[in-house]
Amino acid sequence: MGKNTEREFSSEQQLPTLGVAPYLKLMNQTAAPDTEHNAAHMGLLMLWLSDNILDVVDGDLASYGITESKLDLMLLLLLHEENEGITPSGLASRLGIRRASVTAMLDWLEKRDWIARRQSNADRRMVHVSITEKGRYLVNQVLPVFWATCASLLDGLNTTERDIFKKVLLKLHGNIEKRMGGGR
Amino acid sequence: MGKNTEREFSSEQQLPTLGVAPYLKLMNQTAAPDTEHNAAHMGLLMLWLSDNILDVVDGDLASYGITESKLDLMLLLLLHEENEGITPSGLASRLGIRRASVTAMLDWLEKRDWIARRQSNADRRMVHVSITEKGRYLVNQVLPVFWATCASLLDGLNTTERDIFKKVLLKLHGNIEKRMGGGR
DNA sequence: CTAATTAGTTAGATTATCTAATTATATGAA
DNA sequence: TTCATATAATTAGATAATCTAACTAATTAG
Repeated sequence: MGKNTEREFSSEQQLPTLGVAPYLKLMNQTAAPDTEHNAAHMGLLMLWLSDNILDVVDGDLASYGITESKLDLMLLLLLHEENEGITPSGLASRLGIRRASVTAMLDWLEKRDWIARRQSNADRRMVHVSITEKGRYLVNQVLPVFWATCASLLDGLNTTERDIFKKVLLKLHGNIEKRMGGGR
Repeated sequence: MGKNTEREFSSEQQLPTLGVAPYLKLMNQTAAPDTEHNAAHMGLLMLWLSDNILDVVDGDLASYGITESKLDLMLLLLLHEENEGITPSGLASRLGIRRASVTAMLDWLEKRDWIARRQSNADRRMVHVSITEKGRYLVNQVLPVFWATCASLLDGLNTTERDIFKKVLLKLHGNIEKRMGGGR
């Protein structure tokens, strides 16, 4: 599943760590003339940071045998519980993936008895999906860890930094959701 | 590979967009008492933003038939070119993945004639990996787009916001690299 | 000189995605 | 009313990115 944690290696010929500098040099040689280098530099760091954030979160969830995308789906079920009519189609369009992909995720989650399907009476082509007691139990185990992991991403920032960062973060998040035509 | 772009859907029963509010409510019910809610809120946004950033970047690279991880590997080859001795092991430990996974990536890249392997003379167990002319050409096509995409992640932030964000970003990036025991 | 170690690959698995085809049901138009 | 079309879900089959374990070949160390 996730990336490796252990060291399989020992004495090997490591590639030296270069840091960001050679990437910036390369950028000078290869960026289009109208690309703002400072922004591209920051964007590169954001991309690297994003990779690392997903690794950290998936690493922390791994011990519960669940991934971010599956937890995502379960949270959707939980948060829309009053809404009786959650269907694979609805989940697919919300998660931005195909119905066939949702079928696969639901198979996996159903096998573990974390979600349940039942056929709709109103329209017998449709399936209603819900979280089970066992699924709810799992989510309650996972969430405290999940929130702690989220909070830990900010470790090392002081209060002032957090305050100014929050404004920027809200803006960035809003912008990119607009760009992706999404939103949770 | 990537997520879908197209709409397979039409009239369906959409799940309404709830925004972050119900997640925060859930956090209030499920976070450990020592978890800082403001930090967890920001961390959640960072996680969502990270997902979106990777989607945007992979989307922009997709038209060149390459993914972020493969481009990463090619850039490593390019930046360490003077270093004659780049091996699959070295790449694996640098990329934080297993040697077997690197073998698979190299097979894929070699099939397209973007990288080349040759056996080491000094130690005939070892293989030296290099980028080919064709690979270099591809990278030169891709990079201007890549930098533009990176820069575009900052769209909508004004100069002041960029300046303050840069400080925080450098710190966050440094912290998480320390945490993952990595560094490029 | 043999045993252990190392580098790389192969074989086989899982997860997450996709597209295309299939099945069952529902709807709309002649 | 029936038949063509549309929709929901699943199935079948593919690709990508990862993993572990086993294997082969080469090197090194006791």
